[in-house]
Amino acid sequence: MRVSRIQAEENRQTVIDVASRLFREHGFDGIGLKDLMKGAGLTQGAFYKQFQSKDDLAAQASRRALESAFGRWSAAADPQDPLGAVIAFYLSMGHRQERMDGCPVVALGSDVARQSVDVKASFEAGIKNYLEMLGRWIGETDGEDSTDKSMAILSTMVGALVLSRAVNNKRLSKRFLQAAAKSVSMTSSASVAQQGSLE
Amino acid sequence: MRVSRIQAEENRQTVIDVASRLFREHGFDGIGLKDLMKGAGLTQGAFYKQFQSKDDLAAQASRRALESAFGRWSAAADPQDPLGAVIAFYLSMGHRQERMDGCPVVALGSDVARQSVDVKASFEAGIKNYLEMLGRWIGETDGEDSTDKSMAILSTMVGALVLSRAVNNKRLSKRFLQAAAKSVSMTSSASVAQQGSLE
DNA sequence: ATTATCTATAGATCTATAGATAATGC
DNA sequence: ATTATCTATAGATCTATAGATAATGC
Repeated sequence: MRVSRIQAEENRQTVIDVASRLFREHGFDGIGLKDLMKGAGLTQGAFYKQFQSKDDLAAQASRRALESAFGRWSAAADPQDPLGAVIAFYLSMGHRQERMDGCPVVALGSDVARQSVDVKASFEAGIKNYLEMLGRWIGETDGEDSTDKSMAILSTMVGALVLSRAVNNKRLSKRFLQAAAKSVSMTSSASVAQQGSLE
Repeated sequence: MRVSRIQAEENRQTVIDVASRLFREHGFDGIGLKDLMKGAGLTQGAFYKQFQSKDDLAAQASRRALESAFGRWSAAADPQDPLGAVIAFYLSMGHRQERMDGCPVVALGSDVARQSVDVKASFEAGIKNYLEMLGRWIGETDGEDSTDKSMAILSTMVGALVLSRAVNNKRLSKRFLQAAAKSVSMTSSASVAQQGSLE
């Protein structure tokens, strides 16, 4: 029944991967250790040789989820119009539907407020990465308050998706995403728009 | 042990009130019927004469929470500058800290995606009220896309608070709220600002 | 007679631990 | 000899139900 160290480490990583998806799907309180381990092809008994507690896994799975989300942003970012490309997939009905692989801030944001310092630290690190990336895409025009803009844009994107998932009406869901896309485009090019209106 | 119909109805309302606050504090899955009923001064056994299921209570408590939040918006809205007044209390560190009495979309938004149609219906109705109110405050200038603006503003406000609660760093929390306030002000007066830049 | 609430309990599930097992690593 | 995983279990908690109780409402 024992397994090599390498295999054991691989199992650990699998558990974290699986948890990062299942927590997003069911919430931190919505799934138990038994099902988390089963998702990785293991039994519950193996859990505490790999993790200190459920909260410990929550913190590591959160970190993994945010890293994965960051990777998707990087992959989607078209060099020509990176922000536009990210908006196109983030503020889409497809993203609204795929909770398990979608943005962890949307899927777990409300819950994180109730979680441990460690879980919040995972989210904080991931959120800072989002902001840095956004800042690189929009910041070059005016410099000074590009962080403020990045924060506002991220807020709008996260909020729109949360709201979009909180209502039954699909049309309303879609409108939230479209309205946010429009607003984010305007915010990101605010100084350009003002220059434009001076012509 | 029996109680008059009037008292029973009063108890029912108390349970809904208490649940609307305790769900916001602990999440739908984070608190059990025993503690919810204890909060209303009753025992668990009385629950199923008043509600069909925990989900039934969740839907009613959600409705109540959103009504209460709407009331706070109305109360805060200064006739001179209603949006400014609401922004001032909504995007504040005070609101960030008071999960139990704060906006239910922020406190439960991520969880709602996983809840029943009934819970979502409660949220949808409340969200529509928010939008209507915002539309009245900002819509008169350009009319046409005032709903889009309201949606973008609500998204930014909700997202900023979710993000603000998801990080440990208080300074970062505050910056999210401030950046959102700035952005919302600009969005709400977008046409005015463009006119201004033409002078 | 009806019924709102109580105590008690069923049956499931939760986190965490204990001890057995069988393969690894020295 | 060590240890990663397994089965089994402790003890708590969860939702929901059953039956008793005592006051209301007719």
